[in-house]
Amino acid sequence: MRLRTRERRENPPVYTPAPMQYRPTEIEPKWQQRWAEARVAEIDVTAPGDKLYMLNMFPYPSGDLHVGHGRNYILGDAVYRFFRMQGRAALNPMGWDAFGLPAENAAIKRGIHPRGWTLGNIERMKAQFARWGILYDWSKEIASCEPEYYRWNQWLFLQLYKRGLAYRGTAPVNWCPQDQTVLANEQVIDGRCDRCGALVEQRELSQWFLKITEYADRLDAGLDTLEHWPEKVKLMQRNWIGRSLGADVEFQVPALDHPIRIFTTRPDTIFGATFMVLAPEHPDVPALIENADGREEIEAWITTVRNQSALERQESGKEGRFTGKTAINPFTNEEIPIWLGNFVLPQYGTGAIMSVPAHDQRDFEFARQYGLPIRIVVKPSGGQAIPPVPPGSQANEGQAGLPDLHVDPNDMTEAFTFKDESGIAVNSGPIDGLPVPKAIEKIISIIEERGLGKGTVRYRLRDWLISRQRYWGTPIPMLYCEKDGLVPVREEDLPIALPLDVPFTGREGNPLAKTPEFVNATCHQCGGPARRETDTMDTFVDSSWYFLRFVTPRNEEKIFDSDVANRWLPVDQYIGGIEHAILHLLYARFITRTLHDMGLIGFEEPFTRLFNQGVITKEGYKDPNGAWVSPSEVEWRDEKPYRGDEQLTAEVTKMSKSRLNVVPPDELIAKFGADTERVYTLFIAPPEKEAAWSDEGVIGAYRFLGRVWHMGVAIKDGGAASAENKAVIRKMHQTIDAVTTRMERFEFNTAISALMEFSNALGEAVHAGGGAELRAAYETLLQLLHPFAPHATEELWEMLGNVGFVLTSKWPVANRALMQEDTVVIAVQVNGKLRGQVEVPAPADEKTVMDAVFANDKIQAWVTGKEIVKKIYVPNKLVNVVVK
RNA sequence: GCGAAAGUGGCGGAAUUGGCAGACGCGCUGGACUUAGGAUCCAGUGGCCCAAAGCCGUGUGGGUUCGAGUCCCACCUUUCGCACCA
Repeated sequence: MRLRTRERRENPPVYTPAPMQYRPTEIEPKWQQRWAEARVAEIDVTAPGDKLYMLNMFPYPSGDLHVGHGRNYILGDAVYRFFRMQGRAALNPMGWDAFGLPAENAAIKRGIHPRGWTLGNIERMKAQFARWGILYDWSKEIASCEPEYYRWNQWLFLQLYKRGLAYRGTAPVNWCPQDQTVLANEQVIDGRCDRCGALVEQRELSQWFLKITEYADRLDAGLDTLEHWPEKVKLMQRNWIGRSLGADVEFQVPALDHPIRIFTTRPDTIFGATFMVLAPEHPDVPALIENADGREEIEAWITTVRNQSALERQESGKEGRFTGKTAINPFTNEEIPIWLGNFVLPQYGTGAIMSVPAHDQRDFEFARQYGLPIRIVVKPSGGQAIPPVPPGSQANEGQAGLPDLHVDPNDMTEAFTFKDESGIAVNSGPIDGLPVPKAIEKIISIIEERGLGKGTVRYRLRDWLISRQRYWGTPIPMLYCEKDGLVPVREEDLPIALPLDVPFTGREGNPLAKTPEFVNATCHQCGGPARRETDTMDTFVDSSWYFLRFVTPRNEEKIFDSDVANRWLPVDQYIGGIEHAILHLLYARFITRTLHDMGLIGFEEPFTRLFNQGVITKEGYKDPNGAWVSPSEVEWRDEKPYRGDEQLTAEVTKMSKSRLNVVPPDELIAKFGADTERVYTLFIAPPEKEAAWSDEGVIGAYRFLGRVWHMGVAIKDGGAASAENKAVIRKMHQTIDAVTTRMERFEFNTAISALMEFSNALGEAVHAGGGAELRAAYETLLQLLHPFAPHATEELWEMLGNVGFVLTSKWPVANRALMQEDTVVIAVQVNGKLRGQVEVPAPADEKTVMDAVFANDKIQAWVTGKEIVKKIYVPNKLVNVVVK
């Protein structure tokens, strides 16, 4: 901390420019080459050591990387280098999530084979990683599009099929008309395809699913064990799984020979259930409307609703039709009408609900719209007015503010949805007077006693649809035999190779289906003709277990070696974008559990620590038509962007090619070097936060490295040793401590600022004539700086005559005793206002401090003649005197 | 609508448990070195004030406390996630 009153320097030291200039572009390639030749990041997974598995989410090889992508990898590399210097046996592999739609689209558009396109991109990205100075263990590289990898995808599928966890089912699925494929629920955002943005249609199709719902409870419960995951991600997963406690209850239906089962989370309100609503898709609907009035109109309406996309269905508001039939409320024994409603979802619960309009907003709206009865069965416990009753109505004029429950429910403007102790059951027979949670408990036990149903847990999560009608993916290893039906491929027949010679004609379906050599097969059971499954797997299958493959990437016998996997996994530190909070991370947790249940691994959670870096944003420019404009065309007039006479709008958004706001790293590296980009990227903002790229801000990082460089030259040529500079040594230990803690906490921005402070202090000492005695402090600075600026620190390290890489040296350890200041500055307040400071020798006990405070003239002046009420002492910080 | 996070100089952002607000950097201002320029060096930089002293300052309004950016209540704003899940 710094004193408010700054010391004025009589003669500010004049900085003599160093004779050597900092030229990063001349040294960086040299070091990159040396690291590659020495294979510094290659690790023997069988060698003993304090293991640490670091992993950046493997990227889709889309081609060129910009500085926004760089943040993710630079961050990981800094952490990796830090852990290595601390002596950890750190594994830091990299691979490619190489299957996927863009490759296929490139093939259709530009006539390049997806494989060639993909491999070319991989080469470009690898070269970019090298130019950033990033160290990966390339001996463990994997690409999911290679048969050596995807055969294990197929093997995994067969194991899941064997266990009933992979199945073919017909269900209403999300169909993207643009990409001509089905999508998982997780890939539909606001009713649109998350890849191309086209409106998703509902289609009834036969598809392959993985039974993730069977693991819903374990995936939910497991979140509690993930102490080192961001709360936000855990919450998103929890909401996605959507665990709800409630009850299934059967309502007798006189018109049918069986009851209808509903699911409710509020069984306590069953006395207020005045009607029932079924999804139009409910299986009992045809029987119920068979002889209903206006049956044809109802059927036409059902057809309309079923053909609507989820979005259209919601936007059309609440609509329903009366079936003409009734059900019996098992508690009131009343006959209640059975309606069909577009707001009831067929996929959730039983596709049927009991409607309690007084206590559920959706039911309330529906009841209002169709004039259905509303009955209040919950009242507020505290006697407070019920907000939904309009002011001035009789309900608000009850005694002591207690609502009059006999008021006409038609006065209500919305439902009362009290869910906790603030709600009390009324008009509800055996549960009258109980607060809601107790009422739920009791009514469930009554429901179970009377055989009406049972308490149940329901999940929002639905099975994972993995088949895709696209070419560039893992073929699903199944056969359709004319005689034996669905036959799984034998394990010894794997891999089912993706044929490379297929027609890419455009949008007319999957090229695989048009490749007879692939489709036509022989059934290994009967020897007869069979047709091969032409659907390929969702690429999220590839990425749901790749982290296990990295430890034994060339194993040809097994998906991975269990012993090695059990030693290295779970991944200690996983790094990637928040966009995978649900999809990838949920699937990986699911597949890890299935592998655990197969006895292949001894853990259930794949990633111990998770870190989500924020995106990099930059200003982009839009013309009046909303098209993005290249920054090179933008002219500024009156601080407003123009292109010619057209005024443009500036918008700060995520860096992306389509928005024309990317900063290519190569230009930046050519000008300032990779170390500057690395330092700036990590200094710009806390790494989990969104950060705005500033071309001007980069200079600060460059100047900092330049100063460190020049200081190194000065120290190398420095004079004879003089007395130790105690202040510098103290600052050094404080910096070691600060940087170490901040690295562990991923607070890179403040770690770098601590290094800048140290460098500034060291710089002053050097220019004040210090020399050799500052060398130790300077070398420590190089070590601490190494994770951020590896090239410059290596060069300087060598320039000072040190042997070996900085990387092979040990991370410094702070000497706490030397961190202490000689004197402690105590702030003195009178009545909470700062009135001065006193300096006392460290360590300062209370008496010494108090004596010094009251010996101080200035403080005396504030206190004299006043009655001292209280003296507050905060060790090593301040004294506050309270006077009257 | 429900859920979560966050509001600090011109800007990005600092500030263990409440204890000297604005570290570090950008920008800006002045100076140095330069034929010149700067992505070089030095100094200054929250506001009011010529300056000092002093006063005011962490979205708004209250509260707790000797003391609040930090804790409590209400409100406003922004961002993100979910979105008829019964």
